[in-house]
Amino acid sequence: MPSSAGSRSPAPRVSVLAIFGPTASGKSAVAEAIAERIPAELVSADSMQVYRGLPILTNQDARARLVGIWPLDRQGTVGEFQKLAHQAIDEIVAAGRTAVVVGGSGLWFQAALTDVRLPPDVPAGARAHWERLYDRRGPEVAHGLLQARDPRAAGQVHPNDRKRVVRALELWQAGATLTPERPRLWTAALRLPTLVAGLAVPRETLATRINSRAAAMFEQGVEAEVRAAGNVVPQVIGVHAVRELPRSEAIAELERATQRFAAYQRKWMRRIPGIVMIDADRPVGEVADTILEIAGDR
RNA sequence: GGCGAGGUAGCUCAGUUGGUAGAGCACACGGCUGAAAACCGUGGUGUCGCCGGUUCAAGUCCGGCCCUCGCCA
Repeated sequence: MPSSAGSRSPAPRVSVLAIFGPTASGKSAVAEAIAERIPAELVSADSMQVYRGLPILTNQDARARLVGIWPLDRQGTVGEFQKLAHQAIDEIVAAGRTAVVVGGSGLWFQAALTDVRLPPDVPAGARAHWERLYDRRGPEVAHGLLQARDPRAAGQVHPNDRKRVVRALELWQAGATLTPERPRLWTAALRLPTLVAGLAVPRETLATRINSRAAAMFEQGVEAEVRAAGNVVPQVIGVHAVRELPRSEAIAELERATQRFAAYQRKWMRRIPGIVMIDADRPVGEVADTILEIAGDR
């Protein structure tokens, strides 16, 4: 999309432009358009694009930082990512440019923008120990144990939520807690002057785009990509479908799963504090201009 | 046209000796501070193909019709 000839792009007063939106809302394109207008660099806040090896399936934007930095057979964490994201953002800002953070994954997006303090490391093997306990003695016993150790955490985690019961127990053992009194995920202060923009696209438009994107992935060769990926550790949407199902069924499944994910992202988007919703159902250049206008006023 | 199988939730199907319909997935809403495209909780959304019969009571039994699939003509 060509930018309108006379569009002014006032220098944003904020250091960070953060853009959140569901899959196929045009996040990357808008971010690129912003980078064409002002001195800026892109930082991805996406829990799947960090991995190398599935660029088509995860829709990677190779021009953003923190994309494709980890091998697929490694299990990365938000904590690791948070450090890298803060580093990247600080570097960009120190160089006099605007950091454009693009997400993605709600938790990762928040981690990149705020100082929400993620819990400390836990000893190796702790998780396996508590998982064994959970599996052998059952959810009620494990949760009861947590109730005795860390009642506040127990009060917020359902016994059936194996991941969180185990997580809470391993954190208790490490002298920490799953549920600190503050700062909370949704109230943690932003690290830097930031404009958080949410891209709003009508449901139907999004659905249409997602479906055509799914079909396009096959033309671009997702099947070969997934085959070459081997045993994938992160649970990327569509890996199973592409690998196991005949093409037409795989496309249908991929569409369904991506629609579901987009709804999930939309839910996250609504709860991000201070987010400014932008109508993104128009040419990317205009969307970029709008975001810059608002940023210039801050 | 004949024979066989089948028509129950958006989809795939379960439904005992007749007792007012249920499971997975999907969907909706919600939770979630180091797996987050993950994980967890709550919710059944229905002319049981149609019409009639038997019965206190029919998704279930009987008759007719319609539709789908397969085999044979």
